[in-house]
Amino acid sequence: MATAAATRDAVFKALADPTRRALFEQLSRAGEQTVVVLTARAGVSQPAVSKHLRVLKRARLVNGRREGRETHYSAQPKALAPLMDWMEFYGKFWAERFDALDEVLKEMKG
Amino acid sequence: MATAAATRDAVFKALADPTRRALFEQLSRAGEQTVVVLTARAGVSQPAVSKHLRVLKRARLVNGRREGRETHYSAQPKALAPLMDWMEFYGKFWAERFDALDEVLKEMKG
DNA sequence: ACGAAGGATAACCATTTGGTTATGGTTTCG
DNA sequence: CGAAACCATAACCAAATGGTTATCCTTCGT
Repeated sequence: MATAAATRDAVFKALADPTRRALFEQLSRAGEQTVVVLTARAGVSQPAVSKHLRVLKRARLVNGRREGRETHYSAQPKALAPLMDWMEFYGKFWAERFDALDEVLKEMKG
Repeated sequence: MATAAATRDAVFKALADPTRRALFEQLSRAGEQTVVVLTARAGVSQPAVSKHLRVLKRARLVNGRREGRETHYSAQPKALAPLMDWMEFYGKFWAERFDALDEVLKEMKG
């Protein structure tokens, strides 16, 4: 089984590449798309698109639905959850610190 | 000026490496730390840590405060904002979760 | 049946990346 | 002053990455 940390790492790495991010964005905005359609917008070759989709798939960010000779890919935003959890966690330290700062400021004013 | 997209890319790339993420996490949890202290936990050499800190700094995720011969680094969670914005946009579904994140964001921006 | 389309895989290549050791520049301490 | 501590930079290296072209398999249309 994939540990939480391993999954998080896969998602971070998958989204680190701008071409991959663009693919995910395109699928998020436009819904299901075939590889040819994605390739038309991607600015790289079809094999490159297929490789990127493979990486995104391993991170569960996209899903491929085979239909005849074409494969329809779709975004799986659920897979962003590990990132959100991570940011929520490390963003909270920040918020707490702000709260602390607020209190200090109030003390000063009072 | 750095475009929003370039900044976002820098942040994504900076956080894609687990060692770098660990450094950011450490600084988030424990507050300011010197390079020697960070190196002790990092599991890689001091020059490696310095290089990672440089990358994090370019993404504005950390800040270095020079004090005599030592440099104290601190996390700058504000720099997570581009990621949060991106995820908010592309992960709309997760509304409930984002409510929590939005609060954090507002705290951060205030 | 056959040619063309869709898409995955293979083989290959250049560049980037993450690490190392060595070294250099300041600052602190005895 | 001289040695040691802190950290950044340089030089180097192996491995990973992102791209390409070539090819194979399956499926559709005629």
